[in-house]
Amino acid sequence: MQDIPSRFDSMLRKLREKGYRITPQRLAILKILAGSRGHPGAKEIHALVKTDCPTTTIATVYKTLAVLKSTGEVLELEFSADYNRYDGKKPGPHPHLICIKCKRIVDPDFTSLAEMTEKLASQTGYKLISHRLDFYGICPECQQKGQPIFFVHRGE
Amino acid sequence: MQDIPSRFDSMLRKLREKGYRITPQRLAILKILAGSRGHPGAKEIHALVKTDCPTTTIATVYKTLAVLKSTGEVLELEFSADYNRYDGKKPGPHPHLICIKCKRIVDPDFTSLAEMTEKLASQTGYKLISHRLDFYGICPECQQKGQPIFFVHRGE
DNA sequence: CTTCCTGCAAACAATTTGCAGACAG
DNA sequence: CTGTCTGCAAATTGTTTGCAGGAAG
Repeated sequence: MQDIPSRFDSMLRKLREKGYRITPQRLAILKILAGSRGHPGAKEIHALVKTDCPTTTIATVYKTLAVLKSTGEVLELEFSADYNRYDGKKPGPHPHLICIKCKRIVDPDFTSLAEMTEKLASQTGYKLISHRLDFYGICPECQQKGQPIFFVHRGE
Repeated sequence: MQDIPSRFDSMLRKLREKGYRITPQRLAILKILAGSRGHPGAKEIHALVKTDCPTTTIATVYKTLAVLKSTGEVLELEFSADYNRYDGKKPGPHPHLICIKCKRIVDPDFTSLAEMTEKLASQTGYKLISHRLDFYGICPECQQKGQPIFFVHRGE
């Protein structure tokens, strides 16, 4: 895992590369994301960013997060029940250990799944209850045809 | 994996056990969930249920899904971007293979994670891009104290 | 200068909720 | 009969969007 300054620099470099403009708001958001050890939600990021750049609005936070997601510089953890959480330090996919009571999210370190669950429990002291393991990819049909064979509708 | 009639019966039995009332709406919803091979969303379930029990509303679908979640008879896959998907056939946690284009969700079968990804790709023909692996449990602090040490706020 | 970005407020959509009447047991 | 469930409509909430003015390059 990169340290804070290098994560910040990577993100900044990526934005420049892609031709995005560097604004005070974006710098403040990058700083928070590069430095956050937890997995903050948009509102939490917004609150932290405002101490640095008080004019920043939550809309700008979301817009910047969208940019960073598209460049692969932030990992979004989707939760429909609560709110989404973001990881700017380790933007690649990796396992998470989520407490269903306090909602804290930590990154455990280990290697393979079979041993995983047991090691996790003993190493972290969590009482494991469930897990979620999703693979994302392009199905064979969608690789062939240009268009998805199955649409997900939003709206009636 | 249980077959359709036995899944239906398990769910029904569980509802009776817990003292929930058996209504035509609930029967129709159970029937759909026990028979669905895909991973339908609430709206899709609602549409299917209405052919059986036309008065059923989406609110009732959600309420019944909440009951079934609480009894562990349905698995909810959370997606904040699209909508949640439900699995009544295999309510325990298990891996999913999700096409990011057409949004279809299928259940791959395999054993351990290291081999997993490779096997998955070759066996299913998917082009794997990312994955999500989350463990859910109670953190040590929350096991000790009665109250969560860290709250997730809804609302300002 | 031109184009992209911000802030604001309104829009959106999935899900939840309150309540009065209906019905399972 | 009684307490739970349904249907309806309104509320909730995280996230997104349109737009006019502002600033990066």
